Amino acid sequence: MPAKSKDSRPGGRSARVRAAVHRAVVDLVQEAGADKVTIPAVARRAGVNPSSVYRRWGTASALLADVAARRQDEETPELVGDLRQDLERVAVWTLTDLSRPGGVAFFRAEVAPDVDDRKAGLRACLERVSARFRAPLEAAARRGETTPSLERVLDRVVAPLYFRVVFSIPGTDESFARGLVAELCDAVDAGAAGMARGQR
Amino acid sequence: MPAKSKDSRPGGRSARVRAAVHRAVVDLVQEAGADKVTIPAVARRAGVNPSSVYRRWGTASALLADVAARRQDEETPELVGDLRQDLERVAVWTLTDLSRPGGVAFFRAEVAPDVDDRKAGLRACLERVSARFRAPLEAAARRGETTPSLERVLDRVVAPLYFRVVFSIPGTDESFARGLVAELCDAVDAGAAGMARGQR
DNA sequence: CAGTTAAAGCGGCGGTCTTTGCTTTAAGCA
DNA sequence: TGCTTAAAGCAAAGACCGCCGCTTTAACTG
Repeated sequence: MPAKSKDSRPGGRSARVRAAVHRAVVDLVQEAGADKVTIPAVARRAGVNPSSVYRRWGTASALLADVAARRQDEETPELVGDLRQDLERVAVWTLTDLSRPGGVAFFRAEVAPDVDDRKAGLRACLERVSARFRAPLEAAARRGETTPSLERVLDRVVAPLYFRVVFSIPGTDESFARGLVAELCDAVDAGAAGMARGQR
Repeated sequence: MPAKSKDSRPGGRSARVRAAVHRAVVDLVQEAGADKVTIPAVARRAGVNPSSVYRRWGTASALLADVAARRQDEETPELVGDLRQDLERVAVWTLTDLSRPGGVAFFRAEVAPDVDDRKAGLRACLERVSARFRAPLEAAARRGETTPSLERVLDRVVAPLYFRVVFSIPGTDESFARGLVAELCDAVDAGAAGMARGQR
């Protein structure tokens, strides 16, 4: 008896179909935009029968969300051990991921309000972004450093990045992302220094 | 001959139909979400023939955009003459507008990438938001005060508000909006004071 | 008040998406 | 190597959307 309890038959054909469909989705998104990603179109492109896609994913939004989820779990920048550097890396990585063709489309697809609970996609998307930033923050906290809260990072770094990419505001590049992190860290350092002076 | 050159017959029935359609769109958006706003659905709800809506607006996106545009032009907070207070008012107003049922849906609809130029909706949406904040900034600049740039306001105030509302992060209320403005203004004041000290 | 004519209403056509029951294929396992 | 069965393929039926030609209504004008 196999150890796996679910995904009872993931090997061979199923895996092949899943891969083909995922590749087709990525291609279609960055060729025609997320709103053109319809199940028949994906199926045609993947050389797969539409009903197979319907049975497995149900809706186009769910499919997009699935692809987006796998996409972000693939590569992650490793941490150096310096809070500012690590935050910069994650910020730049976030921006890069968001900027590549179709990146915003995936974001929008996950945010689309027709999946299940109408909040599940949002939660998942936010959680994935948060996790990236939580790692360096917690590492620094374990080292005893003063760190900004996660919410603060979201407000000061992530939100501006997303906002600017969505509205395609010019000048939103890596150095800008690093600047956001630097500003935040400087504010924290100044605050910590002020506290230290005040308590002395 | 009437003075109006276009909108050659806006009175009576046309106006009535337009009002009914707009109301139906608002209702549908906050009941079923923007993706359920289809022209037949709107027409049914408004008690209007679908072809009338097709002829007038063409696509569901255009209709959404039209409604969103009118919606924001209705009421605007008047300015007091104090930069911080004015920014706070606009920020709170922005948050309120975004938070009411369907507010985010309209945002998402305008951002959707299937209208015309694929950027027109974005431009319009950003421009409307920017205009709100530009007014108090320019007024303050005319008074000779030191003001943050519009981009800075977008990064530090607008982006967090949108981000938090989209992801429905708890604790995003009026006092939070005011706090964002206060932080930004404090930073500007501190910077100005520092400059003044440094140049003395 | 009567004529003009935008604009709304109506019916139907074509196309795409979605669903569903049934058949076929090929992993996983003894 | 065969058996079992999950999953893919297939095809037909249904639903809905978007569009278009024609008819009807009712604002504007003189």
